[in-house]
Amino acid sequence: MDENRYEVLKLKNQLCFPLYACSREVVKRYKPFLDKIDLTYTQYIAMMVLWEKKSLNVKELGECLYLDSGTLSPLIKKLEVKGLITRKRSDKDERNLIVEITSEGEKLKEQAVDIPMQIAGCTNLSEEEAMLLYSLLYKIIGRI
Amino acid sequence: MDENRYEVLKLKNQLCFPLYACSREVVKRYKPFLDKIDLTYTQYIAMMVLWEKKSLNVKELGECLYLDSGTLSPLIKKLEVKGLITRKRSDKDERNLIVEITSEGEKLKEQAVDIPMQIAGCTNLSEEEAMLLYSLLYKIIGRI
DNA sequence: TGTAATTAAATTGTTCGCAATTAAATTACA
DNA sequence: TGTAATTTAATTGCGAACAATTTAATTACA
Repeated sequence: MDENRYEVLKLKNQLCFPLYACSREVVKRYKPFLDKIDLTYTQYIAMMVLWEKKSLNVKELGECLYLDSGTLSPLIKKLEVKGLITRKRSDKDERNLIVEITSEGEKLKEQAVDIPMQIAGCTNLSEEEAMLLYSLLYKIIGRI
Repeated sequence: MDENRYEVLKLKNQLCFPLYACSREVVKRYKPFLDKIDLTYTQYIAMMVLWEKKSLNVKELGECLYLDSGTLSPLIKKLEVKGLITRKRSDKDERNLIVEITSEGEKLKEQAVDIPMQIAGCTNLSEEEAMLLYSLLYKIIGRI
């Protein structure tokens, strides 16, 4: 009677699964708001970094977002096509591609500023629970 | 001086971002283990449901995983090619595709049973913290 | 100095993830 | 009963994610 061996393989006993499911569900919640400013979620978080930092290279952006050039290279090109950023090689080290926000990109910030508040109601967590969740997530990320 | 308006747009003030980043990082942790049994993470959680339920249709599988047929249809075909499941239309209602585990699929369970324990050390959370995280995540998922 | 090692970004190829549409089967109900 | 509405999967198209490889530039160091 050691069928209990398999209990660990049940979805309900997994921690990773709700993490994966929850992440996708919350990102989906952003969609109607992001559609209005013609950004995907990944483009949005990339713009968040650029709204704050104005200019950085692909590697630095990747460190902020935990994404590599395989994901970022095509994404950055799409942001350039939209006119939100510029791409140019560094003079000091031509291996580096400098991504810089444009005035058009800066303007988008104004349209995006209300999104966090509109999204806030999407979770039914209290302020304390949200802060707790935040710190637990960063505790895991920090170790990885 | 209301530059504080933009504080909400900083990555560090987002709850969704660490959720998104953490999910991807943890899934990445599964990769070396899942490579050994030739499954992707999504295929793995689909197999988890099948190890438990033996047989269900696409809709039911989708409800378990919060995924739709757009994601599942091609994934199920790949599992069939691997010989882990069979696909057949229901006699009662031909709209339903019944996905059923094969003996080959059952055998894989034996190889997978150690993965959860091997992964367990991937987070540096205590048992209490893990349970807390689990319940916070399901609280969000439940509402959505 | 010249070659080897390293670094940064881009590219390639595969698998999601999902919105929107399509096709086929079933159900509702006028 | 016959048509409309609904339901279920599959398909289409696009944008991530990511491993692995490639290309080009820079750095290390023999």
